Amino acid sequence: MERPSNGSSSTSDSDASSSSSSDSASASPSPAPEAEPADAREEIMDATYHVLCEEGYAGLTMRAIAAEAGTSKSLIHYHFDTKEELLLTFLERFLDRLDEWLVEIESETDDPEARLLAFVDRFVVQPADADRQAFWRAVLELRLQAAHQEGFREQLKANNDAIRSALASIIADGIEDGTFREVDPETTADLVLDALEGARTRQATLGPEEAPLTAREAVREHVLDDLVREE
Amino acid sequence: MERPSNGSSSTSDSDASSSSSSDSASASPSPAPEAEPADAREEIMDATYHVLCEEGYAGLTMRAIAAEAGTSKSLIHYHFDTKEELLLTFLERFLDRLDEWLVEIESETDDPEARLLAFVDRFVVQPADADRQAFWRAVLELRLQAAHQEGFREQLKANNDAIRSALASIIADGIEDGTFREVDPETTADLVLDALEGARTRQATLGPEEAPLTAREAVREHVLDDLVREE
Amino acid sequence: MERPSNGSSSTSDSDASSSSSSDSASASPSPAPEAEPADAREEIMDATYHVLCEEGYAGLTMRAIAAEAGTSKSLIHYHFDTKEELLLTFLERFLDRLDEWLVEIESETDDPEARLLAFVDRFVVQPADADRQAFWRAVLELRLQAAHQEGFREQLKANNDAIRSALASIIADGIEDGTFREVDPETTADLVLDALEGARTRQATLGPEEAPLTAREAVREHVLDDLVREE
Amino acid sequence: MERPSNGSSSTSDSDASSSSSSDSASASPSPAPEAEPADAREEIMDATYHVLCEEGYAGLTMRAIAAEAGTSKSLIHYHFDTKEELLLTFLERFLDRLDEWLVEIESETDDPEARLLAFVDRFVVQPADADRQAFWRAVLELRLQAAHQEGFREQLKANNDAIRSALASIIADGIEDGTFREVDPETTADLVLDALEGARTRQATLGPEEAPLTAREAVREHVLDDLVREE
DNA sequence: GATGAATGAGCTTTCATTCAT
DNA sequence: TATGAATGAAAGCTCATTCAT
Repeated sequence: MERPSNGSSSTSDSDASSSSSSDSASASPSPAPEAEPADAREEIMDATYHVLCEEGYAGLTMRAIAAEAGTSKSLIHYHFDTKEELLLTFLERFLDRLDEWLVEIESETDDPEARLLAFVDRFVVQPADADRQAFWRAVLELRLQAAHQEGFREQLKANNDAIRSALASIIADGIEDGTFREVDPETTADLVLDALEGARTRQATLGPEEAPLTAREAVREHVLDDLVREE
Repeated sequence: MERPSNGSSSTSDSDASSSSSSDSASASPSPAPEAEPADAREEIMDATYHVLCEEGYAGLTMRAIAAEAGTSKSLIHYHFDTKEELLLTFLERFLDRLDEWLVEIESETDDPEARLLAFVDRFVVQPADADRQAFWRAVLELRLQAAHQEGFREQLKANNDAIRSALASIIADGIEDGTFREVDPETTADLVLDALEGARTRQATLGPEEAPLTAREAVREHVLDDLVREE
Repeated sequence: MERPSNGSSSTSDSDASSSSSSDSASASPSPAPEAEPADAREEIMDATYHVLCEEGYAGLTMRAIAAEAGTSKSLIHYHFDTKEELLLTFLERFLDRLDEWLVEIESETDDPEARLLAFVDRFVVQPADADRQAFWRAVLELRLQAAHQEGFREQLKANNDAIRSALASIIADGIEDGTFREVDPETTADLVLDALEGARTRQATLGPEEAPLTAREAVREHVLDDLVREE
Repeated sequence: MERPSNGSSSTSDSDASSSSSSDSASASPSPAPEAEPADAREEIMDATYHVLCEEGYAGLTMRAIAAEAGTSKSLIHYHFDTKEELLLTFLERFLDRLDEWLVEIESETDDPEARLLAFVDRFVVQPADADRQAFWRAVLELRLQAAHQEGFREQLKANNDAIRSALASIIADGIEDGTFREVDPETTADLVLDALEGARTRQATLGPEEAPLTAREAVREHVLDDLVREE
């Protein structure tokens, strides 16, 4: 076989300390935060990430990626048969990071209220963090494109379901232990997720303003407070 | 299909001068519902709308627009110097329609609760309405692009502010007349708008499912019920 | 409509005198012997012909054709959507020329024997005529490619049938008027055509040598003499 | 299918050393009928043959050959510096097989008439034998390309001369022993060879039809019958 | 106003080839 | 021998745009 297979790297990511930046834990779900060249595929993913942030989806050409990665277009095609395959792989990795987030949140605290807020904080971008903003916008563009492709929608859907379930069970846990009043966990989860997505979109289209912060406040005020109120 | 592609809508359109005709109430915010060609610019806007719905943003080429409009690319360039200008104009018109909606909502009822729900209904797309879904997705792509362009962001922001103000004042009215409990109208408005935007995004990326409907329910349950509750 | 339709030029080709070269009558069936630019499509056909002769099928790239025609690749794609369409059009014209040849031969003489020889002379290339040799080789390559394309084979077949019928009826005429002895006209026609094709192939692969001339002699000796012999 | 793609032909191949095994008599002139890999070059030749048959000349890429051979492109380049060299080597082998055929024919019978027919049968492809048809077409494309290369023409010419001589001396033998009437053996040989080549070309461009069979009949009727007739 | 013709930049992709191991 | 990784050149094609009429 001449071209490397798609095998998922089995190396653990727990030794994040080797990453030179301490923020990697709660940082952006960029698929490639490694510093050293590691392997070519990784470098290409890296470059894809950077181009996506800096030029947007429209500027995400093979040429730009190759230039950013410091290689040739041909090499990219050597590792990823088509651009589509490249983008799908990229998106896959991104979604995988999101999954990892869910685990992290659950391992941080047991308090449902704290968990819910932690959840919100993860999916909201600080106004100052221009990079991560650009990334979320780019990923949104990417998802919009990917949605056209039959077969990738399922992946998006599966990922969305995973996130939703995670949030819903946080809420369900809160209900069970009496912290929250009785609501439909899934409906509430949808509301929160939609609000966060909407806030990010607002930020992507209107600028870095405080959009997601107000979203956080709104969720706290209207959802959290509502959940914990005495009926 | 929402708008006959060949003009000649069966209902009388002779009173086209009064652009705020009541039939537009539940219609899509398409920028070009006129029946007779009016002028060329209008026809081009029309074609843009159709191509956007049918082919998505990626398929929105000058060639496609010209073909749909039944004219030549040259003529489009005669009316709009660049593609950018064309799209910006198109987006402008779209935003203007949204403004008109706001007026309509306010003239329909005085009850704050009803107004708020009417608001939500406008900005939510029925699962069955494939055309309008495609349109919202396309407009989202469009806004994402436009956001790159310094100077257009202000317009998007102004429009967003207008919508937000409208919703906020509906809420403020409700507070004033005692229907709603005391909350910050703007924060609440943001939450609602974000939730709707997020729901539409979910729909655009995951499929026509019931996304926006659950959003509606969630808003009703968590926001409205919360607003009207006895403290 | 933006792109010119495929309409066959209705202008007569009988005024070949305006062509500056007198050999155009029995010359190569090149699809574009016109001197003045005429129309762009024609110029492209012209360039295709020249590139094909000079570089062979392998060198027949859009770039080369554009360079030869002194235009841009884009323009070629403006007139012919794909390279395939271009080549097919080119081949079509070539086949049309062959058809015209058949008519010409029939109008030149009534004598079956002379006709048969005229026929052979048309489809044989003089060793000195390097251009026409290159062309026949190129056309052979072209036909080999076109044969892969379902739907074009029919055209090749139709053309082959036309030529075969023409030759067969020359022979049949000869039989009828007693010039030739009784043979199956179609079998004989096939033999002659195959021999000519084979000779051209020999020339194309082995060099300009006298291949087709010996073929002519062989046909005369083994076919013609055989046909006119007293049984 | 003519040659098992996975080696292990059911008949014993142990005497592979005597490459002129009699089973090759009616086989295709494929340059690589050996069963066990022998050496790498052989396997590459083998793969070339298969790709050529299945994909045609246009699909004969180094990648395809490597894939078919189950090795890497690099290895092919190790054995053959350039693609050109590879193809030329391949063509050489093919021509060598043709030479072997000539010997075989001569050893089969002494009767000039039978020999001539055997000759024709070898160089004609049965309509049902799709594989060998594809191969002949591919070889024709190959020869057309090779002809461009100064220095290889000589090889083609030498081979052609060998075949022609063989056929001519069959005819000459026939004349000598009184079976055939007095003709110029070389001219007659050319006619027969051209007719066969032409028929194969017709088959390659127009389809598997009965082209070569009619060619056989025509040769028998117009050449053989003519040769043996009483003057 | 309106058109067809023409262009140049750039796109994704493929190919034969090379090089370090 | 044998390979995977990498490359530069070139391929066909699309796009927004311009220009003469």
